Amino acid sequence: MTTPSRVTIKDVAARAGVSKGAVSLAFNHKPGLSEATRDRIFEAARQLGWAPNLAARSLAGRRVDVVGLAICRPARLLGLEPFYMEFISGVESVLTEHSCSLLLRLLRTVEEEVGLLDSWWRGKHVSGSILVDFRADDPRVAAVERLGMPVVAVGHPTLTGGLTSVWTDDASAVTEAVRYLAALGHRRVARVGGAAALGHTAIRTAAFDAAARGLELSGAWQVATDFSGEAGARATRSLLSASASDRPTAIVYDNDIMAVAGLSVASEMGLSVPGDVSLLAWDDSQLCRLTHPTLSAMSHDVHGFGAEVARTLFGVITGGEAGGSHPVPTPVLTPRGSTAPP
Amino acid sequence: MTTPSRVTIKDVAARAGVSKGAVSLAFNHKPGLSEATRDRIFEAARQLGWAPNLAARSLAGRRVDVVGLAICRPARLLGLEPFYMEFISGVESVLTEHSCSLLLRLLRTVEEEVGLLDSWWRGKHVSGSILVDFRADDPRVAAVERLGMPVVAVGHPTLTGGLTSVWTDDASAVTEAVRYLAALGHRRVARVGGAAALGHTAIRTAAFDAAARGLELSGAWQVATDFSGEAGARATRSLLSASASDRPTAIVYDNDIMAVAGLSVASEMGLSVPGDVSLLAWDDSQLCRLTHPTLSAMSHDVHGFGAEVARTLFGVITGGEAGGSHPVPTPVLTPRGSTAPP
DNA sequence: AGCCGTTACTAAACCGGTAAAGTCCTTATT
DNA sequence: AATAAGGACTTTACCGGTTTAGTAACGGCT
Repeated sequence: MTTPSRVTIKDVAARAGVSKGAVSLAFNHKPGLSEATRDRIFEAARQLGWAPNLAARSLAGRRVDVVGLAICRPARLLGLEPFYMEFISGVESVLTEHSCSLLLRLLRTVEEEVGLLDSWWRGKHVSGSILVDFRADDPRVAAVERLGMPVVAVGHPTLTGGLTSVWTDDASAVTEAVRYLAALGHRRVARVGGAAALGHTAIRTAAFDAAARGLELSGAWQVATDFSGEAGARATRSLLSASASDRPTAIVYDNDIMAVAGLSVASEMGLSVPGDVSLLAWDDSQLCRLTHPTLSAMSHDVHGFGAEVARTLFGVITGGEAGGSHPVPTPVLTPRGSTAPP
Repeated sequence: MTTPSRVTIKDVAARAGVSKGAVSLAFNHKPGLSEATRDRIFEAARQLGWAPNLAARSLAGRRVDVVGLAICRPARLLGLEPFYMEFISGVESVLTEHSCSLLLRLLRTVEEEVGLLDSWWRGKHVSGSILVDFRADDPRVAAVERLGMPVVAVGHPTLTGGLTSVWTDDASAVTEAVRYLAALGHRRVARVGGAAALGHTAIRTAAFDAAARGLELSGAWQVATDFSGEAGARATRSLLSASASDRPTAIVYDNDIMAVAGLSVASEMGLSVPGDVSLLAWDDSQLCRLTHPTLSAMSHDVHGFGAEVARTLFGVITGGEAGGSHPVPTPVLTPRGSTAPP
């Protein structure tokens, strides 16, 4: 089996009857070539099936058509979380238009991630990166500023320092959720939150507190979990095991997996949804429409969110304008079958 | 903001008082250096925080620490499918041990994928690739053989030609599923399958046919879908809308999303599960344990599957031994609350 | 002493591109 | 007619490693 002889820029140049430099100019759409020559070069490249070698190109100083995404959460948890895959598919949909690839890496700690970003950037593996899951005083902010690496931070500006950020207004969304439940007549409301270490969880927790106080609810519980269905089930079980007059009549979940788990726990405990307890999910993947009753949810377009992040990143990479704050639409309440007056 | 001065092999060499060549030898663990020099070099590198530049290294002929994965399915569908994210996290868990990254690309057609693999390989972007979702006469087989690119094909050997393959025995699993339902007493069984174009769907379809014939079931339906929850719901609705004496008493689904959708359709139609109809899911993500009743499923360790694929790929890349066939454990039946005698 | 074979290392030639500087040929300007 | 100003390319110097060929020093052997 003969490996096809690697075709290089030199071969293309020879076939088009020009120098390597000319081919380079043509392929980078730079001025200084006549239309005719340009066409001849592209034709030669097409015939030989040539595409520039990334390694060489990046060595020689140009940017690469790769952006990085590092996620640090336990790998097994990611499997189920519909959010990330949908987010990634949104990112990809924009990257694809630019023939750009995504370098994906799952790791355990933020410190590891800082090291990775460093080596990605110094090694010119990526021309920019997407940062997610911010926590308070996140070390990545300083790290990428020191490196001068183009990034887009997914998270509220208060968490992402001077970095360009794309974010959803979690606080407003939580407030809307609580107001809605209160408007239905609920006075005892609980929230099954995500991982406590994450910045957006803290924001939601604070907003929930404020909303509960503002509406003078008689009962307001909050539990932190790890986003897994099991944790959601556990939390729900413990919330609902109080006596009927003490337990919450409505529960808000931080993602839809936990809401689905909660729904199943309610039915396992013989409680009807929404008769005995109302449930409200978050993120609203397809899942919420597949249960019975269907789940009311704070829904937002995660795919579009990912796409917006990718677009913003391209802006930062090419334009270099860092530091902006790009809010995407706040999740809106989509009432379905799992919420009703108590 | 000063970009940190890039430190190169030359700096390390200077600091250790040797030539670049010596540093290269040391870092590639090649013979020809004294212990003392080797230590001095490593110490110098440590002090300067130097790591070899991947681009330069790959240009100069060595392999890259990146493997590719291209998936061609509509991006939006991937979002929900727990399978892929779990698969990817399994792959990552092994890659991470080798400080290797995953280059992910979502695209629309196999033809696009062939082009992508070509440019990945010729441009030395990756040192190997994972191929998924095989169909009959898949053009990728010939393409990667022509390129001489190390790959691992995820799919049955009959689909993947001479490529090294990792696969689950779908036929046996389908047979077991049908046998189990028949043993419970079901005579009218249906299967809501995946995308008809995919090879493994065809294999399952044939196996289901054979099993149904072998067990002389009185009714056996099969429907092809696109793996989405909506499609699963639609298929279920149409299967269950026949009169009680004609409709299937058990339904097997090709993934768990569709099974969850089916469960909700049954309850929407006032049918009890498993009283009126038994449901059997596939893949068995956490989701199956979160519904009520819990879903019986053909379960396999998708995370481990991904890990095995990655391990095999490393074998092909380093060992060069291509062409093997690596079966991973056949999915096993995990009975839960959604299956019972009719 | 003279020769050979190792060992430990250096010098220089790539790898396949990019980018800055240089060359040559037209065309417009004074 | 002499000169300046572009346009269209070519030359050439890198980028940061790997690798091959080459060299100096040293020890063993006849």
